Amino acid sequence: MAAESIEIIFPDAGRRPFPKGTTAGQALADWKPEASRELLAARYRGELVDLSRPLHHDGSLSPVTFEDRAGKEILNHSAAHIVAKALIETIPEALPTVGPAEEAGFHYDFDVRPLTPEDLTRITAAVDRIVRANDPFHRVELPREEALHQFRANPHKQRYIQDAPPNEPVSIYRTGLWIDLCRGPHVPSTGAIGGLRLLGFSGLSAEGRPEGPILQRVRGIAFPTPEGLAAWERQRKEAEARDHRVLGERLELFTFVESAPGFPIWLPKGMIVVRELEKFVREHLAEAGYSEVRTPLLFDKSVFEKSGHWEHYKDNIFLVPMENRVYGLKPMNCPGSMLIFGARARSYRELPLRLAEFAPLHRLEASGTIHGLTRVREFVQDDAHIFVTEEQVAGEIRTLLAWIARAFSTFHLEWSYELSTRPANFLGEAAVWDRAEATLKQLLDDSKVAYRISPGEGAFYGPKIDIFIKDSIGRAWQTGTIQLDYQMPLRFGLQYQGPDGHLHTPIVVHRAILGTWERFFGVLLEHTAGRLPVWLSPVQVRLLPIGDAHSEAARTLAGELRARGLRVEVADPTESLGKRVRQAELDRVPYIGVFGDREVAEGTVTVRRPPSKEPKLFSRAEFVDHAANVVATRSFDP
RNA sequence: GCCACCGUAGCUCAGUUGGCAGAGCAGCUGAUUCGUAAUCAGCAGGUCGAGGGUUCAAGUCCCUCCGGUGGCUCCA
Repeated sequence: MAAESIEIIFPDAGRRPFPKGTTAGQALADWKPEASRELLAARYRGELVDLSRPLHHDGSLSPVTFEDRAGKEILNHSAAHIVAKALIETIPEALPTVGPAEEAGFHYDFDVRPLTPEDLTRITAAVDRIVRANDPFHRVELPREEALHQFRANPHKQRYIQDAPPNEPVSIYRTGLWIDLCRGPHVPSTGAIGGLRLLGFSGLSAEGRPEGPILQRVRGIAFPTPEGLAAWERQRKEAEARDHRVLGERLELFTFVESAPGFPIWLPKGMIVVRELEKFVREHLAEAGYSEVRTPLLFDKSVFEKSGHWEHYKDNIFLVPMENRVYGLKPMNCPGSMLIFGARARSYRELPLRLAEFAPLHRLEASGTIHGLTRVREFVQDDAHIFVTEEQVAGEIRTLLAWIARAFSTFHLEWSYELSTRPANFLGEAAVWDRAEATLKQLLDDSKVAYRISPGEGAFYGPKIDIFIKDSIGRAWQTGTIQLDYQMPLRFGLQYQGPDGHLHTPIVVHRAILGTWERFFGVLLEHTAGRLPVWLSPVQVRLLPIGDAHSEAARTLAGELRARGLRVEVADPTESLGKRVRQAELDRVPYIGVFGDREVAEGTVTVRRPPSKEPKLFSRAEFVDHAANVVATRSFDP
């Protein structure tokens, strides 16, 4: 009897004996019967398993629910399989390939003719049927040969089987009559999906092989309950209302025209924001010992041949043939800074030499990739190149990380880092790379901010730290970057004379912090739903006199506010007060001041500060001081 | 660039099986002088993305191109 019993340890450290062969689901239900409805899978001895997995050994067992990251992935992965079953029912000749969970949701790729919206409607109906049928996911393990035979009609699946580790059996899952190759685990049955929404389909580029098969990807997202799906859909709708492309047009910040695709047009109000961002960054540059430079937009292509851009980036450079030469519109500022450094003899006493440049950059981005302000063909970076000795690298990076923390905190944005290390095609010495990577890693550890390591993703000339911020719905966008470069100074033959009297080659730190005004502002606009901090708002105060009798007093107050540097408008009473308040709200004016008999008599102003609907009464002097102070300190909320 | 879809007034959208291009908001004019998210009336506004084709007749059907959207690839 004792030989046929195993001991299971639960997360609360409780130990219970079970007969050998008890399933994970049974054991967990015995442990906490009230929570068994939420169970999707289990973690057994550290491994994710199906609830139907029989347990044969002593060990730890914990529940996996939708609250866990793993549980979300399992549910979405199972949903992907259901979509595959539904698609095969709709289009029997389709060949399924892979269907993983994504960060939010899932996709499944098919080798199939191009899909149509009607297909999607039919697949959705089939998904509903499959979920209602509540078919269990049965796991079966097969020898490789048998699996290869089972999937003989699908060359993609055959390839996955051949690529799998040769010593392990291959697992397949049966759902009704449908069988799919899968490592698992899965939810117990199709009915565990409470809500599933298909998010569309798209063709995938055949990598490197234009004539190769193009797969069709179906994307979706799944939840254990219909309420979960409904909540997600509400959030998504709200996110769509925050789309910076829509807000930007409505608030008259920027626009686009058909004749200049991917080239933003900054309207007067948007330009105010850009100027404020520049002012913010330039204040820091002055404190931190930078010099600002400006180098040509056009360079003869020989400059890009020297910098390496011609070899690595030619397809993205706009070319301008002139006389008998070919010029390129610069895609980055670095070549110009290299030329400045190399223009005369340099001493170690000049280092670190910090050259900032906010020049318009042009990159010929593929037409299918441009997107609002977040992916454009012309933009301006808060860019700088710092020429340093190897000993100075750590100090410069530390200063940059501190500035990043201050800058992003000012905008109430949370940021994260990604450290990209030596790629396969790296240039230079491995030992130098190792030292540089170790330095960057140590500095990131010290910064106490989350970071990921992206092995092999560094530039060919050096490792880099990229900065990411997330918009309100959790999409990550790369903004800034800090790149160590050992190669470009060599290519330009840059040297400085050291204290030893010898010539040395400097290292260059390429760095942008907010990244580009365009992308940064696009994300900020979505993050704030258009409610920019006061110091960035194109119109900071709008005064609404109740009647013509109050207009003059309002204009006097506007003058007092302008004298303190504030951007103020007076909306005279040609429309009702309610309408003017509404308009000011829609225009995202942070301070809406109402002016009537009472305010004129008492020397006050009633201020509405959205999103609060509670008006606040200020004395006029108080309000002027308050608003001027909020702007001067770049406060976010008040 | 690749796959699919979309393109009607400044914006959001209607427009039946091919048969006289519409509404709301915004704009302009006039009236209204108002206490916190839409006062009333009138007027004006269009080469239906562009070009070609089918047809007695095309916003509607077909082709090509341009632009946009969602993905893919790439990227700040």
